[in-house]
Amino acid sequence: MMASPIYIQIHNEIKRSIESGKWNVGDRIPSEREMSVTFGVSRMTLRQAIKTLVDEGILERRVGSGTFVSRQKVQEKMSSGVTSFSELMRAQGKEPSSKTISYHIATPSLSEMEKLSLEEKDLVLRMERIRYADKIPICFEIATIPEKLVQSYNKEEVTSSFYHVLEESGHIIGHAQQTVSSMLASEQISEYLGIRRGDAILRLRQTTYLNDGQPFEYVRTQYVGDRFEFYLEK
Amino acid sequence: MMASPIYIQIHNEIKRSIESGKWNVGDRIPSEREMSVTFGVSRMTLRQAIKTLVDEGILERRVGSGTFVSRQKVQEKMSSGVTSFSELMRAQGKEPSSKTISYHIATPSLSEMEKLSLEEKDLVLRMERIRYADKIPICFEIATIPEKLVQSYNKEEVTSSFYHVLEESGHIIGHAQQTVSSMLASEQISEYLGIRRGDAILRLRQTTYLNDGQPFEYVRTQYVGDRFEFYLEK
DNA sequence: TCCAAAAAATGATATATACCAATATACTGA
DNA sequence: TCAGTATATTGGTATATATCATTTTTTGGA
Repeated sequence: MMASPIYIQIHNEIKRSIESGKWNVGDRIPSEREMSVTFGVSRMTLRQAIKTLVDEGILERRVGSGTFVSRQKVQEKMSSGVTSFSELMRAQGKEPSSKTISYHIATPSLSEMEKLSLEEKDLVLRMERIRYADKIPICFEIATIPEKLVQSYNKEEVTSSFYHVLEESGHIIGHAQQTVSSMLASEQISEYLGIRRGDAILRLRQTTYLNDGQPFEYVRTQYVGDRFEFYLEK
Repeated sequence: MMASPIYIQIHNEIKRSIESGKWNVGDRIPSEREMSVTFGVSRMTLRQAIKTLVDEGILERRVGSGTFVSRQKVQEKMSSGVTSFSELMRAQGKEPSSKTISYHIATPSLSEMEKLSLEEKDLVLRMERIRYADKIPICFEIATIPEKLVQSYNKEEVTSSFYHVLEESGHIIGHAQQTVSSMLASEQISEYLGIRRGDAILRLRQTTYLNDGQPFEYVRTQYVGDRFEFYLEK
């Protein structure tokens, strides 16, 4: 049987290493120079093999840093109804978790007043959270809720299953409005999400309403561009 | 202004030769060895330039024979047609326009085969366009359609009201699947859209199906992050 | 201990050369 | 004139080396 070109053999070898778990998602693989020695080929031949893996989306290269095993993006189905982050992650076989950065009562900003139909004298609960899938940071979220809606609940109830407790107390969750846009990661966001300043961010702003038309939550979320995408069926 | 890599400059030069009519569809272009002398570069550098043109579907290589201009000439400006993008812009009081970068028949890429349920031997029509609102570039779009679906129509019909002519010939347009993600602008995209390399891009990929479940269009669009957002109601 | 600069490591670009496999062309003899 | 063979041309694969740009790590001084 005729041998494949060396660069294709190396392509397959690297792929097997990834599939077998020798390298995992996010891992940096050995440098081109190292691997060319390991495989006993020229660096150009090794580069050609890696390029085909990059073209397939299996690897990604970062100038000056190295070559990494690509992550498969977390996906949110946008055509489904209002879904919590936790449900979304579990539906994709990932373990959701979150870390609360801040949780406090405050006066609403202009945009919060606008989105939640509030006045200056009203108070809001503002929660800042980092959300993870399988311990990898996926997004940073600021959720704002009119304070009067959370008065009857403690922090634990609000942070873990607020929609649920709302429904249990007789409220009916209605529709939501969203905008999706892109931006670059700020210094602060990059620290929270374990990325670099200037990386691509997918930003979601959503206002959710009760069935009676009253807005009850305004959420601003920044997703890591490399790790997240929205999926929509029309 | 910083010079591009030599292989990209040569890429552009060869593209201009084709667009200007120096070489036409089906013509064999000078050999790699000849062109490396002409451009005064190494054959490997010349090969890299040609590879990017092959990847774009503009050239095709045949071992032992040469490198040929792919079917159907890259063409120039077209007047904009009525599209959903146009309706969207007008609804917001903006003047829509577009510029066709390329329009040609090619063999499908792996992702195009996957999305459109095609085989290697099938052909596709691939259109690249920049779209503007009030003369400001908003997005760069690549639409791919199975060639057999456009055989009966001319370029004007396809670019201006393809959905309409499809419907008039008895097809029923069904559903669509979209993914929305974010990324950073590449060198090429930043030139097209008048932004800087590394700026935030909102990327949309959509596969549209006929009512019988057959995919008939696969579109990839990159929107300038600063100038575009999606709005959805759930 | 911290910060800035230097050094090292990384992928990217480029050159030069050689050989291989497929195809096209030229040449020679019947 | 045609068929077979030899030669030339073509793209493909591969090696070796150098330099550049970007990022990370190390080092040394404050």
